[in-house]
Amino acid sequence: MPLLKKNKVNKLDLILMEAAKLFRQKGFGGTSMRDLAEQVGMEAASLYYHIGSKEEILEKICFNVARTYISHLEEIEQTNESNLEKLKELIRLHVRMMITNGSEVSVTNHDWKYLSDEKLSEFKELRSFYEKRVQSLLDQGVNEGEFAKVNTTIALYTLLSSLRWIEHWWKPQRGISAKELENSIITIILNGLENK
Amino acid sequence: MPLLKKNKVNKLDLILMEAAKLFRQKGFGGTSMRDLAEQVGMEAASLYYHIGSKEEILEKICFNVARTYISHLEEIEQTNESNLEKLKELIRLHVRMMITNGSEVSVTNHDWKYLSDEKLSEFKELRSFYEKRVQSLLDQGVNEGEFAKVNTTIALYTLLSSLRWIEHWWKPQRGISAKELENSIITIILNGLENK
DNA sequence: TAATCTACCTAACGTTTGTTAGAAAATAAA
DNA sequence: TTTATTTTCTAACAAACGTTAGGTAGATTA
Repeated sequence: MPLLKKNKVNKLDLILMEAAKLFRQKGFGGTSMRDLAEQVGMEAASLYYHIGSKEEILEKICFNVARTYISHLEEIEQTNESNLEKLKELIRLHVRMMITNGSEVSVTNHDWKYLSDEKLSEFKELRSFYEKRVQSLLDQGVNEGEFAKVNTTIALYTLLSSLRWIEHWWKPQRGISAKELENSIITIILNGLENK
Repeated sequence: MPLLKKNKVNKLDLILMEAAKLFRQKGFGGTSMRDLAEQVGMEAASLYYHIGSKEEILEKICFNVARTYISHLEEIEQTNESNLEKLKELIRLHVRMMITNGSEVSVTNHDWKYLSDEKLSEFKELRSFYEKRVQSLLDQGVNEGEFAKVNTTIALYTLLSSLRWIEHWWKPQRGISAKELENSIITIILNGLENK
């Protein structure tokens, strides 16, 4: 009985994984259920034994990613570190998410707009919740003199956006480790590009 | 005779403009030719008097944007300014492009993957050409001591990516001018977030 | 062994898709 | 006003789409 359930979950996970890879490559609109079925190794109709609809796949991917980011952010918030240290940890979180769940994160970043109206607004709420929390981290840091006096809205988006490119570029083969990458990015974001 | 040609060009431009808006909102795959036709004010079939295919629309948008970026980059390269000043000008270019051609830039950033194989590799070449030039600007700046000693590949993508969020956020109503935005971003990227 | 359940299959459905053919309307040229 | 040209229309195409219905092989349970 428990084994069966596990089997079922595994197939579903496989479908979600392959879907994320395909959506990333060809986009949600550019990927058909028949494409996905071929990748998973079954017929398109058989997918519907595991999932309810194509959009449900996108939903699961996007909300999984969103929830993961939020729960990790909350962990960071609850430590007793300085705001500077919290920011560094946040950057590490984003780098690691990109490296370990690149496809899912990429799909979430690009294809969330294909969610149905209801799920779309729910997703936007989650994202805006996350952004507000990060911004208040920046606000606190500025108020306590740890961060430079910048417009924290602009800083927020510059920060979050600067962490997105990794998916387009990072490959395990490039000889640069996750640690190296994290540290380089932290240095660039905290110290800036100018030499002084 | 010249008036006719102008009329034709204008309709085509209108189609490209409305297409960019729709693709940005709903994605290339999520926008049908009938959607576009409605927005332009004609029947779907009538679009084909002006354009050859749906993909040709995407093509025109993406390559227009790519060419514009490249030609402006070349202008910047040919000035006698310092590397630091060139970098600032590049940031201003990106901010302005986002503000004045937000839809087109957004579509180019997100939907280039829907280009046909042939055009896709052509587009990737243009993009990689652009990136190489920007990286060599960073390399020169590092070598001449203007920029901090950073990994210029990482810096390149962090930079370019940090300039992308504007499309998601900036609206003329927000009370923040393009100039203000440019200056804030320049400060953040050059000086970093940390206070020292 | 018989009954049940799981995980897939084939076949097909109604839509929507991008696109074409050819006629009709609007505009410009003679 | 007639003729030619430009632009848009209606109607329809084949293909691809997401999805459903119903059947079947194999494993599990009774």
